Amino acid sequence: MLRTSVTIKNIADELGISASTVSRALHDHPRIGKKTKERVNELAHKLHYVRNPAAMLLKKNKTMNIGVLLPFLKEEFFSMAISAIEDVVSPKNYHVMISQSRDSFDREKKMVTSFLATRIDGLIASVSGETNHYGHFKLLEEYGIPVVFFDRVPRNFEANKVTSTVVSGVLEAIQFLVKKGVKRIALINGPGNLQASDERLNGYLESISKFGLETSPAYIKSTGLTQEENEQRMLELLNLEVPPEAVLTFNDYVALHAMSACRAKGITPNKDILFVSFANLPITSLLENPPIASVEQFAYKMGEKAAELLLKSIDSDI
Amino acid sequence: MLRTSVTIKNIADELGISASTVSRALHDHPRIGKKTKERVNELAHKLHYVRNPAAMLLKKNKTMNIGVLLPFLKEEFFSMAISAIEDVVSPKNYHVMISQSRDSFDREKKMVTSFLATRIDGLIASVSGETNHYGHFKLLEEYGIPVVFFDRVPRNFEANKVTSTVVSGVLEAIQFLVKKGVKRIALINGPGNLQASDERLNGYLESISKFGLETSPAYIKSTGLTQEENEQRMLELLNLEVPPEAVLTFNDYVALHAMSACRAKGITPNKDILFVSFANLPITSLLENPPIASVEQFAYKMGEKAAELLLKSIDSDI
DNA sequence: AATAGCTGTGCAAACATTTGCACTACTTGA
DNA sequence: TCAAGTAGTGCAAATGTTTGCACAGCTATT
Repeated sequence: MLRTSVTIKNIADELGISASTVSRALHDHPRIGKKTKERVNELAHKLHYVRNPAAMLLKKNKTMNIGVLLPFLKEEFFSMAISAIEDVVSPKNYHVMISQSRDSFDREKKMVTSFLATRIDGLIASVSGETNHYGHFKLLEEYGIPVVFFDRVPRNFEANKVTSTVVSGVLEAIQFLVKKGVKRIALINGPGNLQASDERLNGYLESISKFGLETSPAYIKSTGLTQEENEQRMLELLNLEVPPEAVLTFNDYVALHAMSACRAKGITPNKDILFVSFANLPITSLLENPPIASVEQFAYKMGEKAAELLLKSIDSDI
Repeated sequence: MLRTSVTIKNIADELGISASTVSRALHDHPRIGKKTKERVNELAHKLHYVRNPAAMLLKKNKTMNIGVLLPFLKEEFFSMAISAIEDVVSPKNYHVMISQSRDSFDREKKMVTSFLATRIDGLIASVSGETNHYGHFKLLEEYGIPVVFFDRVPRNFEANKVTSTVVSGVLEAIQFLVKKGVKRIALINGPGNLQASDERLNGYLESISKFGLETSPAYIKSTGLTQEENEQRMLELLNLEVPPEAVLTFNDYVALHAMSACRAKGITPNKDILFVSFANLPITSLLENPPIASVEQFAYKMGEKAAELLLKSIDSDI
């Protein structure tokens, strides 16, 4: 038998009072008598009353939904961040709506439009590897929907951003390599549109000069983050006349693919050539020869911070 | 400057016609003149009109949101399934709301309640490793919200279910091992509440008798799917007087953890002891010695099928 | 010329909730 | 006894959209 949902009016009728009194009682309005409140709350609970989100949205323009837009769910970094966002947001009765851009600019734009259509209260986004302009995000903000970027944040775009402090992490990681006697370190960086790529490059260049290492333009690669391209870049490094002794990669996925490319050439990664990478995915620790060092990116912490920032923006918007 | 959202009335006023005509024009109602329809559609497009979901929910009781509830986002099997669900559902203008049970029954129940509060139009669920009764799902169906279970489907509960045809897969995988001369095969199975565990056990037992292999109760383990427990079960197998030559694991994650446990004991997985597992995660192929065989679970296909089934249920519900 | 049928449009109610305003029935102070 | 204040409640409007009903104006049939 189909149970039809309980409305405020049902409660009001049953109790012989008006709908407005019930509404006020449920909101703990000071002008409602204690006894009335008790009767209302008791019956509401008994009937499993849940307030209809549509009516509320209509009145208050709040959906209690927040959107999360990121490249790939399957990357552990992002799924950890989502867990953090859920944990921050659900105690406040917000719900999380997730979409993947799959690193495509067109898809990202489509997803933002679709978020606009469902009227989310705010968005947490990590932009795609292709994204170079931000009109779609701007549109959201014009509609009063706050946006917080995290991890992959755009350059040249004024907005709330949460990033990790990569530069000092890179310095530390490279110092670690230097202590091991490594001299020639290459970089397989991410695409140029990401601030994260800038940070990694800055950290790399700073370290090179600080420790007096040698480098060359051929040691600095940039990948679009697909498996093919990641492997290709690594092969290019291996085919150099003087290949590097260690490689700093944009993240653990790039490292995994690069290591795969090494193995295909009969080179044992992290023995014949050392890898240092970002993100520290739990899963890489299951490898036989895991990357020799990893710059923590604190996925959970970053997600947490982004969510808190967003909630604050939402509240201040009222 | 804050852009306020465009309503049907705005369009009506601008065009000097009534709101009902605009509404009907947007729905391609046969009684509306062709010229009017054109004028309305043109202006609506120009003003970026999007219909207010709240008002629609109020009238039609549809949110155009479907919920997805699963144990862990970070498991690639599930994130692939989500991609499939997105792909099926978004062309029909549905949105996906994802929640993780994190393999906790309490959390699962909480998430279902919360889905009920936001009024999703349907739910796709893969139950937690702890779930033994299904009152919360039943509640949804009482409210007319259809539920489709996939992969980890409950036993003893009448419902729409999408599972993989595991049994024949197991037979094939074990035949592969038998051809390699393996005689002693153990099973690290999932928790007893999952139908998937039954299927794997059935496949295992059938194979054993079909190929005339030896087994013993000590060769059949069951894990709660945490990393600790997975490793523990493997250690128990390794400590047997006559340890198995191969292990069939519940899924690739169990395999990874079990392999980790082997390495800690100085045993090289997939050389000294063979692994066969389910799910075929792309990431396992990046291992140095990947599992020797894997029973495909077609995450994408299953997600697709579940989504199609759900959409059908939603439509038939009207 | 009257009737019927069609096309194109508008009115108003309904959906569930919130909230400003108003009202009643008290109590209190003068 | 009356004015003023207060506690407790109800009325009705408003939110954006959909839809049954009604109606005007036209054409075609008798």
